[in-house]
Amino acid sequence: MRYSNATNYALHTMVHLMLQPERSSVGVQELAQMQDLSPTYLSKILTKLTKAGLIESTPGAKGGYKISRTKHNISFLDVIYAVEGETNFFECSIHHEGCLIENVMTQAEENMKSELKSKLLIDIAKKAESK
Amino acid sequence: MRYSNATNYALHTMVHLMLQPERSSVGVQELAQMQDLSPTYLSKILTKLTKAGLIESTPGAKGGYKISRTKHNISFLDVIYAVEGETNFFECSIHHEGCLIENVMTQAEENMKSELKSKLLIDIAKKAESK
DNA sequence: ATATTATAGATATTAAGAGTCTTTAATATC
DNA sequence: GATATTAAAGACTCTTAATATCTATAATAT
Ligand code: SF4
Ligand code: SF4
Repeated sequence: MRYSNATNYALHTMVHLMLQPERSSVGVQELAQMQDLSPTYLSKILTKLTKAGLIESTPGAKGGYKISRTKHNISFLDVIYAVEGETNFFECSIHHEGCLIENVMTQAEENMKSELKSKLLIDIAKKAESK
Repeated sequence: MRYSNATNYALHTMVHLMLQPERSSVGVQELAQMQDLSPTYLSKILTKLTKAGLIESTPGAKGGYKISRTKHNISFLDVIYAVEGETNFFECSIHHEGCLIENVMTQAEENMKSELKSKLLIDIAKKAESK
């Protein structure tokens, strides 16, 4: 079980956007070059982030992407959910009432996700900047 | 990101084997039928569990599988590792020194895995039995 | 009007998971 | 020893999801 590369790209992009001066947009060209990616592929990922309301996009000349003005305190989990969807790690098609196996798996997953929810991009970005 | 079906099958099989009387083997035929699976496919999963030392197999008539006599206190994590390998959820090919993104992802993963390590099959099996 | 940039859709490629079939080796029973 | 039973291993197919590219369209600044 592995997170997709798309999640990796999304996290890097978000941290980078966090470090931009207020109100300035960055184009997909630059974001892709930074990570050695094809712009069209990264574009698909950025569209997901946009639809999730984590970033804003402006088309046209001098356009690009910037962190959403309305959505503050973006967590790692927000980014992952935007890219991968909110599916559970463990899913059983049967769902017996009070299933003990599911209970364990779900609890473990919660432990992971609560950690990812508590970590904010802005904190990571600031730490990275101060290095 | 989802755990494979194989992990699901393995967990069910292990719980079932936990509930068998001491020293009695169960054949793949029965284990597969129980879960509505093809025996040959389940067989591949069981071989992984055997190689990981979680169960023991005996070929031939009256053979089959039983919980390992040497490996006690088998955890959920043991089963998952046996089936899926011990790969990390998040892997970056670059590995910058002291990477902050990796730090967060790894910590979250640890939180999940420590939970899975603390949950033992025997406890789940006994609870399920007493229902 | 023109250049720039995001969005969307179609399509191709790759990798992994899921599953089957067949052969071989080991064991118990008679 | 012969036969039936069962696990292990290898080759193979099928399906799905991730990865990626290409093209056309829509929106925006200059
Ligand atoms: S016991 Fe739980 S995991 Fe297993 S089939 Fe029932 S609901 Fe699904
Ligand atoms: S910052 Fe971390 S995750 Fe990103 S490329 Fe460097 S090591 Fe990899």
